[in-house]
Amino acid sequence: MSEKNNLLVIVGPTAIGKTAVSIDVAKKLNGEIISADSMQIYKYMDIGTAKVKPEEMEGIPHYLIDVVYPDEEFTVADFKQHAENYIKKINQADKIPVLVGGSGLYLNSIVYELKFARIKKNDEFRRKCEELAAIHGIEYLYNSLNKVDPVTSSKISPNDIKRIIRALEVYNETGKPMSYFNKNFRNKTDKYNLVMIGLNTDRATLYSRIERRVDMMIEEGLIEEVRKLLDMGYSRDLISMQAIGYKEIISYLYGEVSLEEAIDLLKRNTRRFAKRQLTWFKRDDRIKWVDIKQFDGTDEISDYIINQVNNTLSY
RNA sequence: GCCCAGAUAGCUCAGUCGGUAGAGCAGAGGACUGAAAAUCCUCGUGUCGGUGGUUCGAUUCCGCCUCUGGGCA
Repeated sequence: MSEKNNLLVIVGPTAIGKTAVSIDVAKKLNGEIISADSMQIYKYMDIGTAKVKPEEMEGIPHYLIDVVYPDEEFTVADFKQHAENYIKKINQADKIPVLVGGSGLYLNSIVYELKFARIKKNDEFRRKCEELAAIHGIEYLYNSLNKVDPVTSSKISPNDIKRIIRALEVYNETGKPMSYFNKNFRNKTDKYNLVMIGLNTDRATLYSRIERRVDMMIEEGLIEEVRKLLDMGYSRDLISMQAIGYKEIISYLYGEVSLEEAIDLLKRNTRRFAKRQLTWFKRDDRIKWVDIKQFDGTDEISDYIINQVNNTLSY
């Protein structure tokens, strides 16, 4: 047995069919699934995040789904820590961890040498920054950042308020520029015996899959799910409630848009999201791409993946 | 059948006093280190319905044709 841990990663845009394939692969490989999805982390958000249903799991353990309540905090750094733990444990049990998901930064935190600076977010500081931006404009914040960390400020847009605030926050907490901490973003990790698979297809097919899935979510009761979350007291300004599928339906429930408009927006936002997801994955040349249209169903796709695994991993 | 209006980007439309065109939306590409399904950057797609005429030159003016609305019968 190799001293490196094995890791199979399956990525792809939303609605491409990652869930079914990953379960099939895990079954055939004696694997266990780790979800890399920033929204399936939340409990109660099932339909809108297209979470696996228990009966679909076929007995395969799934990790990092339903870990926090919608008003709790969960960040990439938490994800990285938990996921690495599971990868180790699953390997120790002589099984194959299958990391599946569509959150680019989450995935990259595992397959690149991404080291988080251990500077937690500071809500009060962020609120103060937002106030300053409201009074003096974003450029005021940007100029402040430019003074203390020109390396970082040169890399981000003067309009990118979230990144500007985060960089200021890091400086505020440590007295050091963010650029001092973040150096390995594009260094590929060599920690694992790694196989990376990307599921994709042509844009038109992907988009019609997305639209079909959104219609299904509505049929399955997405509106009720969102209404229940609001009733439970989870308000629209929570990070979790800004998820696609939730923010649009909330807007409908508040009477700001018609149901038809909400659904159209939901579809459009999902299409755009899928495109952004692909931007993350496209630049990673380790990914072996699978056009789902060239295969005859889940079974054949997972056989192909298993072939790739057998050629690379030792277990 | 007659009258009127329209036909320009995938959609809704603007415009060219005659020198082959531009907005919004949809879309495409990209960035990304503790909010990441968030946040941000960049980009304009065209036989200007067809055909004939006037003209150095027509998407623009004129005729005819086709189609789509609306009205009258």
